[in-house]
Amino acid sequence: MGDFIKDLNPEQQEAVRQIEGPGLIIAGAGSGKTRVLTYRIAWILKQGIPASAILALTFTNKAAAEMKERIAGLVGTGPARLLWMGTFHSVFARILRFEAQHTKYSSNFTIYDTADSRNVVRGIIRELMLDEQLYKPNEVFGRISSAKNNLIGAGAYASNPVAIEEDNKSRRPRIADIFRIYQQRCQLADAMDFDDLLLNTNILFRDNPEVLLKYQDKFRYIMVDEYQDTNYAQYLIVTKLAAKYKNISVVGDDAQSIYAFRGARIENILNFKKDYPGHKIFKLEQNYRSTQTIVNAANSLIARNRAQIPKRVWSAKETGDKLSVLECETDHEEGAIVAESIMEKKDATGCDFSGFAILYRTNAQSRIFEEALRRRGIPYKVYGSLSFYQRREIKDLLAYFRLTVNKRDREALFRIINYPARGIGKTTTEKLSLYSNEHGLHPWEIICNIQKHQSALGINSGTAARLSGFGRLVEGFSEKAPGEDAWQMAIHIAATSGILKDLFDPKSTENIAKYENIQELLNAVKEFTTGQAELGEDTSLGSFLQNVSLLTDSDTEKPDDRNKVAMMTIHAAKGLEFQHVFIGGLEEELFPNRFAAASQPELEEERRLFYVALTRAGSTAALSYARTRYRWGVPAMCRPSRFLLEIDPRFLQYPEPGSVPGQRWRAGTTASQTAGHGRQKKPVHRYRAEKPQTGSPGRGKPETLPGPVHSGRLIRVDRAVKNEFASDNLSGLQTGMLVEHERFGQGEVINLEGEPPNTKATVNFTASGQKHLLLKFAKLKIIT
DNA sequence: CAAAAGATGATTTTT
DNA sequence: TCATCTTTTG
Repeated sequence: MGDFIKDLNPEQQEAVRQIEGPGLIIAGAGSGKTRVLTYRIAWILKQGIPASAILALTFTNKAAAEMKERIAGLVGTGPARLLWMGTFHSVFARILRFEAQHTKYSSNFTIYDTADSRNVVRGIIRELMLDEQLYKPNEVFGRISSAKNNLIGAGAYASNPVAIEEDNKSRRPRIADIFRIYQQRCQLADAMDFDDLLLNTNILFRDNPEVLLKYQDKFRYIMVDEYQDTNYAQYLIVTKLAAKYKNISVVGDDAQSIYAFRGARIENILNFKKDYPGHKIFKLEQNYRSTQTIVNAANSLIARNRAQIPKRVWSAKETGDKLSVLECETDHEEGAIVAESIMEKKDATGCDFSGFAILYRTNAQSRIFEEALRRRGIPYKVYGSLSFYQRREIKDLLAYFRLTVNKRDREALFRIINYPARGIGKTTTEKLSLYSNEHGLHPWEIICNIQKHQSALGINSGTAARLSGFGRLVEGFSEKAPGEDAWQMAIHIAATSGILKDLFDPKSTENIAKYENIQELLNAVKEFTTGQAELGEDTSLGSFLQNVSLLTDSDTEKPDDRNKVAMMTIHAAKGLEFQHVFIGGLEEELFPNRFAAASQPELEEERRLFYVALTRAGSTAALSYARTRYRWGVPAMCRPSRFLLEIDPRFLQYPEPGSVPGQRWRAGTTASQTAGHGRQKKPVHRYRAEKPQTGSPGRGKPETLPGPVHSGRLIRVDRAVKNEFASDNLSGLQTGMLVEHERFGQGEVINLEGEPPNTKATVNFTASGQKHLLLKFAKLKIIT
């Protein structure tokens, strides 16, 4: 170390050097934020302050791990290990476990993920016999979650006028009851959800001033990354911890606040000046990532937002290309044009595929891009769809782990009570659940004393035997657990529970994939165990669980994804950068999203989201939109996004006749583009003009699948390959024709009614009689 | 009890 | 359209 500070520009240096007192570091996009944070920590250590006095909070494990690694590079692994650096949730989970005697939970408490929470809520709604259409579990849980993010517990909620009024308005007055029961249930299960981790930390500090004081004195130097994304619960924890010494530095960019929908408060960063009168402000305004054109375009857009910290982000890089706007007839054409543009750009610049990203507003958009890239043979990787830890088989095995460690974990218990199948059916579990609620007993206790409860439960002796068999199985695990490390236990449980056996039998390709996933989880356990052993730390299964429950997919991303085009939502792209960025679906209702368009703050958040998307780009950005897009299988007309109009037109490049990207897809184009847009008369382009269009253009066509597929999404590919019955072009279908159906076999068309795409056919099948089929769905093959 | 058919519902999601 | 959950069926 030593001279490392010379790598920094003057503003960055100032931000690094100021370690006493409150500091606000406004870090514009691409301004070297992580570097400043890591150097700053190294600098503090260099002043002789012990690593254990530094608390650095991030929002993702990935960010924490990356920073830790970089700091280790500056000051060595020894001191780096002693830093308290991690996500809010992991750091305060750790503290809550340590201070368990001051809470209502044990130090082994389980962490319920969102799916667990939703399940609990759904169960309560059913028990209360409420209408699930009205009390949608997801929405109810959303209410509970956001209340807790604002530090409103169940009791406070019930007497909160605003909450009550909102619930009355939506005719759901019993949400307060659900909330109360939910909290009771969680506590009974010795489980905290994500929000509880923050809520309970606040309660801990509120009710135990001596504990707060201890941590105030411990964490003399506090740093918070992505401060614009903190919610109220996080804000208050940080404020309390920093209250004594006020050595707090927060880093963020109000222009990149995109998580308000999850309770993040952009005000936190806007109000920092008020909260800490003696503060200093550092503005990192030089963008090292993007061309001037991209920075200026992004600036021109974000200038339309009201509440902002004034700053002037600039770039010293080359001017660069204008942002190209890609106009497409359909969403399929959009995919094809983007794929084509990627190839053109790759050929022109020599940049390999990993320099490209396709960003979109919603996950649903990924499919079409995937198809288009696959068709062109372009390798890609979709990020952040279904998380590894959300997969069923993974959750199943983890549930065994969880129950082994915490017998009160009710969600885990009911998840695996009959998996692998052991003859404990729905009736039995319902009886068990009901009985446990009525008598205030844990289901586990009932299982352990099944003879005592058998008659009251109303189950036969066979069922009782199976229940106690399950009980003994798990009991065996938890007796074994203290003497074994996580790896040995994991193997033992996977084998003994029957999960491996259930999945090993290759009934289907799906099972093979699941089996491999289980293997991967076991590998992770192994890695954890050896890692902990090397550090001389806790190798128990419980310790593994505590670590794993706060992990997400992005933390376990494997590096086999080189030289692939990245595809992800804009949210997932935050913090990343790519040479060439394609932003898809720039259409009203989609981006900005229809739910956001009505309210000013939400619209501003959408605009910030677009700002984030743009500023991911290093050299070029392309913005595409389609005039027609399939929404849930139905084509819908789209208008170009207002955001396209909000960017200063000097930075935009609309397609011109000679330079339409992907033009070779557009045979016979006589484009006459009028400047600006919103009123262009587009000539009728036909994507894949050589093929006749059906009533639903581009849909339901058999895909030709070139070669091996690189994506991890095997299931989807399987389906496409299997699907030999993709519907033919049915526009020429007439009564009297012979057709073939995948399941019904051959038959004669005896009637057709309705206009495309909703044509309904009546077919008399030889084998299965008369059926009415919607042509757009039925996979019919014309025979004669 | 498991498999198949039907119903439902669908922004974004660092933990 | 498509994944997930619920109900029906063998």
